[in-house]
Parts: sequence; structure tokens; C-alpha cells
Amino acid sequence: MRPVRVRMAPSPTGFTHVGNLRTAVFNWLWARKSGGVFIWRVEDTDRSRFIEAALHDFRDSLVWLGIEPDEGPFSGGDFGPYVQSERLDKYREAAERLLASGDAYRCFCPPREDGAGAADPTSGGEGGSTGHGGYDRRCRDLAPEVVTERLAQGAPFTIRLRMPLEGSLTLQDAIHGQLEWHAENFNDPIIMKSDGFPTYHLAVCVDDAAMEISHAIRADEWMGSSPYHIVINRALGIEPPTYVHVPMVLNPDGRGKLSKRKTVKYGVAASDDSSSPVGHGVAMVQAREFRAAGYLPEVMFNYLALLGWSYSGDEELFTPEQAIARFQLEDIHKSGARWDPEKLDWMNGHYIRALAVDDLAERIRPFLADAGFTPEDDAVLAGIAGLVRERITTLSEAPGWVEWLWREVEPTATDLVQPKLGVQGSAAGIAAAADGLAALEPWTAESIETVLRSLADSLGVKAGPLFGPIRVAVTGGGVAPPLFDSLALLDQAVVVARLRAAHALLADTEGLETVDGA
RNA sequence: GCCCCCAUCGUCUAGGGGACUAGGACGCCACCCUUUCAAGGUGGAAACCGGGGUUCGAAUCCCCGUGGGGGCACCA
Repeated sequence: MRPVRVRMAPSPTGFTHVGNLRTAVFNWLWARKSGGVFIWRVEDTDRSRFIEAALHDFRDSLVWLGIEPDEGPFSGGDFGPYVQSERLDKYREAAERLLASGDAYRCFCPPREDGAGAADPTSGGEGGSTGHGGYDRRCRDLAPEVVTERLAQGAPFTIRLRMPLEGSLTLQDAIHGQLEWHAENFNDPIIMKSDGFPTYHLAVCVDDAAMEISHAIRADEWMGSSPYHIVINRALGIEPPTYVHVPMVLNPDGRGKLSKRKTVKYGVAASDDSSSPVGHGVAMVQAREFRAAGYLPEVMFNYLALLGWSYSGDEELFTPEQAIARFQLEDIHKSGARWDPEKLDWMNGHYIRALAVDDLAERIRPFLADAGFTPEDDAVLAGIAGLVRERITTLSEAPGWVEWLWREVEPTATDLVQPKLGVQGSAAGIAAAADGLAALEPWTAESIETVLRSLADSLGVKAGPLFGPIRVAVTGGGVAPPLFDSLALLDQAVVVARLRAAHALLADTEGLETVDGA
């Protein structure tokens, strides 16, 4: 039983995708579960796609989620360097060995014309232009003299893996059990590019061996390239890691793997419901987007872990520690899981509601600052947290609920009038509230409530209809947090001034009387 | 097109031959609570892809269909 060492090996070509983060979570869980080591390796063998910022973004994402690597480009370790572009000598040496043993051969063919992503993206229809990867193995059996001659001429070449032509290859996957491929379907993949850089197949095998990786936990999309890895490992005398192909994270509609483009329309659709003062549900697939939107890291961890794994039959909210306690590789599912923005939102709201007010206050602080508000005292911040806690699903929604604290309000006459009271009644209520609150002392939610409730009694109206106009007068809109606590958070003078202004507005609006009947 | 993988409510899932009148969660619907909005409470609708087997007995095992996903680059 070799010690558990697992790795997350993303290529730094863009901002961290939550699908990748999910795979990282599984790796981390297994490392922690087994007392093993969680490693981050940078797969940057494609120089053309390298993006420096992606490195930092990935690091930040792991830190944010609380699954920091034990070894990696920023944390070091005894198996470095952890960046593939700094390990080229190792791949070259491996390639030489494969060449020498006949397990690989030089190929002088030019790059495919129809190349890569060059395929016309608009031709999306059927039976496409692209071929089906059939390299004809033209160089597989070149005479030694020919190879020597080409090399002497300085002809560029790649190195291809010599795959078996018959028989089959099998692999014991930790989740899927035995996997099998038949030789007639193989290709001879390039393992060394003409620029001297290895392709994924070679690099991953060499590095996993050098870093003594025990379990290669990777997404299902890699399953198909496993036979290449089997052959490379065998030829190099490597004891292969246990392969663990985890299910992919799919788009909400199940069509394809989770992607930005596809998700857009769901995000937009989800935000159509604008009953909340703050819109949300923008298309998101990047970790930093979720962070910016105000999803809690503990929620992301919890939600991500649930995609393709389940904690138990009837519990699905858990801490990392609890997840570690129950995690087993065999329990990871075989089929893909769709990304469900609604469930994520629910979970985020649920966790927020469970937060202590002071904790929530600190988490909201930066979002308020972004909206232009920096509470002068922590009591106000805590007050805000208390008001929004049961109303927000993401932290970024918080400012929208309490903007009236630092912005001028401009209620409309229409909004100020409560149908049951009419213009006169509404105006009278507002005026009475202003009078009643002007000299109130102390200025607390409790004292405000006492005043306003008795006001309703003395005016002979129900509390509900009376509070409506007052809320609109002070917060500017019909939807706001509970009245008394809201008023208490504002300066007493500001509240009274807003009530007076609203009263004046209604007093000027005789014409509105006609609205009453309706 | 070829290869590989997968298949329980709309979604995430529990289930690994009898404990299943198939459980939980999100979402949805209704009602309650209520000063708006929420939150909360109660109740409800909602699934074993189809067809063959194996077995006394199948959501659970096998086969075939069908459906879905992934792969087939000098990208990873």
C-alpha cells in the first residue's frame, strides 16, 4: 500500500472553472481522508495558451475554498519543480528511452492542415468537416537510413507512441471497474511536439511517476486517453497510479459540459424574477465570479462535493471535516451531474441565515464598500446584517436592500398612497408619524414600534396599511426590510425629514384623489 | 462516422434481489404566519428509459434497444 499522493493538474489557460474545482475537491478529500498529500502541478506545456494570471487565480481559488495544496508551485515540496515547462529534461529523457526501446518513433509528417480549432465554428451542423483523427502511421516503420538522413537534413519531427496493432488494453478504474479498449481503434499519438515540448500524455505519465502519485483522480473526459498512458507507463517501467475517472459537471440542461456560453441563458432566465430588489443569476462558471457574487466558500465546497458524490441518504449539508469522515472513492458516481444554479442559491441563502450576525456583517462589509457605503460604526453594520440576513441569497445582494441608508430617496406619490387609506389618509398617517417620531427618545426599534402601533390605534386604522406609506416615505420603495429596525438604523432627523417631505409631496397632489376609487 | 462511458421524481440523489405503498433535498403548487419582501411551518403533485431474460421474487443481476455524455489536435 503506497502512501496516498494525489494531484490536481490544471493547465493555466484561463480562470479557474468550477468543474475543475470540483475535481480538486475530490482530490483534496481523498488526500485528507487517507492522510495523504494533495499536490498542485502546473501543466503548461502548451506555451501558446499560457496565461500568467491563471496561475494566481487557481491559487486564490484553492485558498478561498480552503483546500490549499501541500505541494505545488507556490508552496514548494520535495518533488519539484511543479511546473512542467521547468521539467523538460525529464520528458526528453523519457522520450529518448522510448525511442531507443522502439516504443516510440520519429514522425516527419507536417502538421494537419485542418488543424485544431481551426474548424469553422459556424459549420456546427452534421457530419462535419473535421476528419476523425486518423493518422495513417506513415512514419511508423521508416527505414533507419531514412530517419538518419532526414535528421541530417534538419527536418522537423515529432515523436509518436507506437501503440499495439492488435489485442486490447484494460484498466481497473476505481469507480468504473474494468475498462477495455481494442487495439484496432488506436492511433499513434504524438508525445513530443516538434518544438521539443511533450504533449499531455507523456508529461502526465512522467510526472505522476516522478511525483509518486498514487491516485490519478481526473475528469471522465480523460478516460479515452488512458490506453496511451497504459502503454507509456508499461514501456517506461512505471507502476501506474490508480486511475479514478470522476463524472463531469454538465450544463443545467444536460447538454454538454458546463460552459460559459451555455450557461448564459439560464443565468438570465433565472434573474427574470425581479421580485428581489437586486438582480442575480448572471452566467457564472468561474470560481472568481462566484466569489465576487458573494457565494460563501463553505457553500461552494459543500455544493461542489455534492456533484457526483453524496454525503448520506438524507443529509446534504456538511462541513469539510464531516465530508472527509465519510468520503470514499468508490462512492463517487459514474454519471455526470448537472449544474443547478437554483440549488446553489438556496444553499447559499441557507448558510447565510445560519451565520452569526457579526460574522455576516464582516462578510458583507466589502460588498457595501463596493456600493459606496462604509458604516461609521459596527453597530450599524451589524444592524444591516440583521436586516438582510433572511432576505439575501448572495452577499452581493445586501447593498440593494439598504441603499436608502446612504442615498437620497425619491418616493413617488403613487407608491406613497395606500389604497385602503386614500391620499388623505396616507398623508395624514405620514404626518402623524413624523410628529410622533420627531421627539421620540430613545431612538430604538422598540420605542419606534410602540409609537407607530399606538398611532394606528389613535388614527383608527390597521397597522399594516399605515406602515406601508411610512416605509415608502423613508426607504423610497415598497419593498424593504422590516420597518422598525430599518428606521432605527437611520438618523432620527433623517427619518422625520423624509416623512415631512413625503407628506408635502402628497399634499401637492390633489389629482391623485381619483386613484382612490380604483 | 468510429471508440468509450453512463441511465431512479424537472434537477442533485438514497437504494447494491425481498425492509419500496421507492426515501431526502432543490424547484414547483396549496395553506398557515405576516407591516412590504423574505424567512419559517404544514401539506401536496412528481421518478425506477423500453423490451427481453435470470430468480420463488428485480429499481437492484445479464442481454438488446433507445437516450444522454465524453473522446477521436504538434490542446490539455
